[in-house]
Amino acid sequence: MSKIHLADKYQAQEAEKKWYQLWLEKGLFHSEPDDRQAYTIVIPPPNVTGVLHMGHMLNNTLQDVLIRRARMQGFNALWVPGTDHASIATEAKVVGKLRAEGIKKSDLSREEFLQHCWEWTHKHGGIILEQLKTLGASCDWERTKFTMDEDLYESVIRVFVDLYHRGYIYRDYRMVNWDPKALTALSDEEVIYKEEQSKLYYVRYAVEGEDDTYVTIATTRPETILGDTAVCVHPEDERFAHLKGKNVIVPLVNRVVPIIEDEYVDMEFGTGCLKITPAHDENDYEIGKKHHLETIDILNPDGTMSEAAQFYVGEDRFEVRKKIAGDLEAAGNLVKIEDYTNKVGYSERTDVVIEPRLSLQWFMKMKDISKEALEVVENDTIRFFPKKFKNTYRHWMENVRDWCVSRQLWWGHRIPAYFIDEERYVVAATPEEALRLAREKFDLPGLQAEDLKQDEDVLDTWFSSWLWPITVFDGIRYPDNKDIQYYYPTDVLVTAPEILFFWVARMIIAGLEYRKAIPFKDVYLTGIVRDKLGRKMSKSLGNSPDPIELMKKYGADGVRVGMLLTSPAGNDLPFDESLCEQGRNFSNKIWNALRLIKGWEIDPKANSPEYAQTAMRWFDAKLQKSIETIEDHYAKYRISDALMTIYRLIWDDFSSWYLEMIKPAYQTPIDAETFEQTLNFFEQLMKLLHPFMPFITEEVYHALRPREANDFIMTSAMPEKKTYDRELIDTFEIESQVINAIRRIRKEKGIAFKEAIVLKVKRNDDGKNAGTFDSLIAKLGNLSAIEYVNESVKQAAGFIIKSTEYFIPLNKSIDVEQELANVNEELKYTQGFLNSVMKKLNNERFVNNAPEKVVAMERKKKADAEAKLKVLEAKRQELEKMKS
RNA sequence: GGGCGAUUAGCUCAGCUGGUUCAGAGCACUUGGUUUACACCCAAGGGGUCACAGGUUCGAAUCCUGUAUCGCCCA
Repeated sequence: MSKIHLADKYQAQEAEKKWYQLWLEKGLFHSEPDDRQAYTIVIPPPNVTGVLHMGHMLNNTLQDVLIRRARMQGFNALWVPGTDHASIATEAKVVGKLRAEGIKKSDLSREEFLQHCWEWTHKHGGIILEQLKTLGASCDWERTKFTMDEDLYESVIRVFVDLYHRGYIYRDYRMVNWDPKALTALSDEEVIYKEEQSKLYYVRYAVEGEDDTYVTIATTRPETILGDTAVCVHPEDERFAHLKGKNVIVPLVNRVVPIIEDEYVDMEFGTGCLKITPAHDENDYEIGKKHHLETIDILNPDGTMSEAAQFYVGEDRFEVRKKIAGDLEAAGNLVKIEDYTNKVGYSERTDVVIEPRLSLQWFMKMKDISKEALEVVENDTIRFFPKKFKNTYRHWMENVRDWCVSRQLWWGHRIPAYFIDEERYVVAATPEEALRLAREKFDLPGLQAEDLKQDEDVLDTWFSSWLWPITVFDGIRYPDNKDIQYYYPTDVLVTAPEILFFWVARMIIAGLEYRKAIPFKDVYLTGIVRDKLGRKMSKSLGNSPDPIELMKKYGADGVRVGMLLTSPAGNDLPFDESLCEQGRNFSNKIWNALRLIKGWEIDPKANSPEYAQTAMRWFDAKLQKSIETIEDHYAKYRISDALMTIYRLIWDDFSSWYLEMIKPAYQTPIDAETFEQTLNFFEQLMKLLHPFMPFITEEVYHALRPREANDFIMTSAMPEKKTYDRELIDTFEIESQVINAIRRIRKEKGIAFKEAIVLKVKRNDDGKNAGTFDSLIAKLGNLSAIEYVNESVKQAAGFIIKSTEYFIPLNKSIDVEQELANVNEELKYTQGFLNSVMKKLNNERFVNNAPEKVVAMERKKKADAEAKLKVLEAKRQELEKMKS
């Protein structure tokens, strides 16, 4: 084999570009149904508005690791990529962009506006997916989907229509979180509560028909006084007993409203007297319903005061808050103002204060339909990693609330409800069908298409993503098609715990409802990527490194390793660039192992020396044991641990131990047998590592041997575990201590490695594998000889391992005092150890109750310690003699 | 206020069904190093009362109770 030139540092950039291109060209990411078993992952579709951030990096690296491993294990592996149309976020972006161009959304028709949205999507929608290619993501790009693709769109509409006709969808007034800027309702999850310094206004209301009698209420939102329809006290509150059944007069508007009683009131808070504004507070709305109060909506959708408020009409709610305090004071009704800290809800998208608002929305009944979705998680049909999220899931599913599925937006799946007027409407997949239905339902045979007006609103984005694992395979429209039959259920979903409810749970519900089968078997929940200060990485904080820059600096492989080194499932990942640096250094370590091996001359005729044979036997055992460990880690989704196992196997066992063991002397060739086996080992290591570091492993795979045109590591077979010699590993654990001790003594006594030394061994027992590693000890310790002796060696530095004594003869005299001190310390430690063992063995209850295995172990510890004590004691006496 | 979870080395975290070298890993740290693969490296080393207090057990980092601190979710 001809030697190839290898740069002395690994050049990640070039290799990564080259291999990704080749993989693509060869179609290695593509999957079609065949006889093999499928292994499927669908990507959590990133927003079309977004750019790649560290959260995507973590999430997608994990998916790539899992899919690459499955592929190498012989599964027909498919990773479906795609993007999400993200109604609110995208519409906000497009509106912002248009505004910058001087165009108002309200000046455009729906069609014109959607045209702009599509343009935006075509321009930005693919950015993240393109960036994922840099990371090495092995997605089947031929299957890329978008939640607004025609087939997915149609599926979403069909599901809505179906659910409606089965009675799951209804319209109702509901207090929603209203975003007055985006002019849309938000889900609770899209509201961010921030702690704020605000004010508590104490306002007095005159009691009707009595002079100088007032009740005082406390409120943070005095402008809502204009919508008050009652004042409420606790039924057991003595302070207000005399007011029962009376009315009060709301200031400014002079509305007469009743004093009602309800246990909801907290007697301790404020004045113990609560104003009730059913139109503008969730709890007040509930109380209002209970006590049949009038509901007066004093706000317009954009947050200005409505006609119903009578005062300040058309002015902004925050302006009014300032003004009304003054006006109340002028009227003599403002008692005092206190500083107060409370939590205020903000829109996640537009960052304006949320307004609780009554509005007519579409809802989906969740209670019945979610029962089975809870069961499949409870009985581990679907497994969560880590398990603790089962509790969170249960808590939510047991208290599930109806899902508000409508959004006052244009960009999205338009609600397929067709109205004749406010009251009369039909729900149908197409206008034609709607017309047919409407004629029938309302007995209007003359009804024309233009008499029907489709609902202006679109569906919540999650109402399309909850079908994602089905719609990417077109399983709603064609439930029996080959793809859905083959790839569904998918194997694992990798996502963030934050969306456990509004995405994961709903996908489970949809899967059970529309496929009669779970959408995925396992759910791996990642943590949040945080910076060193523990803050969530975000664009607004500017604390997130640019992933593309990171990959330039450390290589995609390096960054992948960096992401995974400290990211156990479900725990936050405190990100630090030094982790990527560690990843890059690891690449270089591998590269240099390759350079070493490729630098050797090969002697085809030579036989492998004894030390090399031992080394090969040992490393093979070590490799098999690691494979076993790695498989166990994968089975439990301990991805970091699997990586760390390979990392240490390559760095410590292969590079630091094995290669040093077999390394031929300077300028001498290596025998072909050892060389071949070493290539073998290296190749297997690369395969095990491939899911984590796809690029360098492919590069090394091709540098190791000449390959056929279609031979790639990414589609090669993952090594499977074989039986191995456990005892050999254990023996080396002990024998390697001898090498460590020799190195330590060299350092202590200032003996350079170049200087060969003699090791004398006084064996005090017959170890089973005694001597197996002698040739290796000699090589790695640079020993000119290992001699077995029966007597202690004078004038030598010594150490004891188990109960065997080792001596390194020195030409100068040894420090007897120092040696004695060392021996005494070891004696003390061993004696203490023996005592603790004896304490157990002398305890009858231990001997009787503990399992036989445990007791036997203690007996062995006892025997070992006693043997060692004997040796130490003899040595001590010897040293004592030398002293005198 | 309710729920969930965490607290182990300077940092980030493993530690599974209580029992081997159960107190571990990586990084960081200290000391030494031109042994021609690698200083993006090699070798050797130091470092923890497992948050605290009780309890169960022959035996507790591990199970139970309480306390403290922190985080997340919900109201």
